[in-house]
Amino acid sequence: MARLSSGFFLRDTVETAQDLLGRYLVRQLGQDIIVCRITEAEAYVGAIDKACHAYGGKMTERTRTLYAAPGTVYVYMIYGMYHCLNLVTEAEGVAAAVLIRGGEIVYGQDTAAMLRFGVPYNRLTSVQRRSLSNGPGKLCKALNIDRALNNLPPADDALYVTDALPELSLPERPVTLPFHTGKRIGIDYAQEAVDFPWRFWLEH
DNA sequence: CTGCCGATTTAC
DNA sequence: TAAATCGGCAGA
Repeated sequence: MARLSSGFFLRDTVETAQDLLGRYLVRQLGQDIIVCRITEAEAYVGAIDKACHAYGGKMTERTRTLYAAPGTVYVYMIYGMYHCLNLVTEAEGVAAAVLIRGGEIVYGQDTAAMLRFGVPYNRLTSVQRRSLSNGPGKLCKALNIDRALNNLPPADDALYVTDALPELSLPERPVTLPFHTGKRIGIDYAQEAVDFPWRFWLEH
């Protein structure tokens, strides 16, 4: 249905992170389409957040994307071998984004399974099926997301978020959807920001 | 140019 | 619990 455009991301980052839960991340790879229902996300806010790459107005080649128009795709490499997907939030010129930390593949399981494990979905063990995209690096692997997508504009055909996909029998997200709140993962260096309750996830 | 480190994942 | 593996970044 309605593809989320720049306006959806033009607001408070924490609120946006919560609101992305349960929505569909759509990845188009030529003929193939993968749809991932977002189940986990974190907020990063440059102005006050030592865990944010652009904390304190830091401007480098990499962080430039965080200041881009709301809805812009921010992808960076981590630990030399994984990628993390973010969606930029707040007004252009304000550094903030939502990290997509996990989701469940609800369409295109074979394509995702091939990308992640090199075999079709029906060859996966139950453990592999459950771990297809339940982490930021795994999600990017399963959706073929890497730095080539960095700076992709909002709501691009190649990657976008949407409310519902009726043609695929994927219903609209309920207006209210209960979620968990907690501290963010893997930012032990971020001093007081380690305690910010900016991680949100849906019940399994 | 050098050296350190990471918004992770996986194997041991 | 520790290795894998390399781009980004600060400092020299």
